[in-house]
Amino acid sequence: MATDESQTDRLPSFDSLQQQAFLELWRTYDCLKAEEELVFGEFGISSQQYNALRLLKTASPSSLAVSALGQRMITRAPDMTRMLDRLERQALIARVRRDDNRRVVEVTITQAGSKLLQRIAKPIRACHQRQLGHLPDGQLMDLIALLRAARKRANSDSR
Amino acid sequence: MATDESQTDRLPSFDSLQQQAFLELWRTYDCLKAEEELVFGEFGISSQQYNALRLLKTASPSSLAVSALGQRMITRAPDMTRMLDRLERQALIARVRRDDNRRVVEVTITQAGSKLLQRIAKPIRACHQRQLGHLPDGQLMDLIALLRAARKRANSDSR
DNA sequence: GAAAAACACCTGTTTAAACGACTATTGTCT
DNA sequence: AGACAATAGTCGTTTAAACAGGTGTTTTTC
Repeated sequence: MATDESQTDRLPSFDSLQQQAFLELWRTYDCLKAEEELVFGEFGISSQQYNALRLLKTASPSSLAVSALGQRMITRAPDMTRMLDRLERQALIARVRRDDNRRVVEVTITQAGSKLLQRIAKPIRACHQRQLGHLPDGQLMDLIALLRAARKRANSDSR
Repeated sequence: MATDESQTDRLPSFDSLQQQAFLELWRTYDCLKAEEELVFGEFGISSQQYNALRLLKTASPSSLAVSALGQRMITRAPDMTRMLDRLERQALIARVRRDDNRRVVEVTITQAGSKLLQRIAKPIRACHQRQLGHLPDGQLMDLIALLRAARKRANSDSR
């Protein structure tokens, strides 16, 4: 209510500051993601899969139930099964049905998976360095803080 | 080289500030995008298609060649043809092959397309207001500025 | 002015995402 | 104990994304 959208002076496409912020967010994310996926592509996985492997790595040597893994994912995946299928086919993860509750399937990262993460680590950090290295640390921290603040009550669940 | 990754003390997942910033960017974008797509879904289009319609609307009453439209898109679409097929099937756009150069196809937004944009405008602005309305204008402008700066030399083409 | 290159878009095919329905297992209620 | 509901994953099908190759048109080159 505070903003008045009736005045569209020189900004041709956006009407509200919020909308403009979202568009910039989209553009920036897309820009960075594109180059990141190029790196992941060389290693035969997607950013989504990398995210899952990373979560499994931090849980390691413990395992994670499929549902627990799904909840921790950044982008909610409505089809964990087939995503894990692909990782399993590459022998990057292993699935074991739990005995005391035969409904849940525990997922662990394999040695091959850990090795892949290690090999990816340097190129992906280099990628982020290329992309964001020109920003001073202070601005990066500001950006991080603002992004967190933006998400604060964007949704009831802060995922 | 400045950061030493052998010490994994308390930060379980990120190693560099740049990587952390990217993860926050991803999380925030995903969070906001999810709710936005819910709104678009009610109107039978995707955010990508909305973006195309918006670009055609600003070009209107002129038309835009398929390639020109593709270059202006936020997320590069490697398959403009079928995306436009879907919009054409809903009669939201019209395609006309140009006579003086029969290779290019000009795309225009139809009256139905404009009407759809009008109907969407309010709900989508309300959505962004819900999501980012809690941030004061100053912080929003800071965020926008930082996102632009982040993209500045992320890629040679600032798309 | 014909052959070759460049251009703008389209199409075929493989792969993954999305939505829902389905199966198996466990918990709950009477 | 048996019926019912809830939970955890899986599977089927539709739809869209991705990559490569193909078609028609224009420009360039000799």
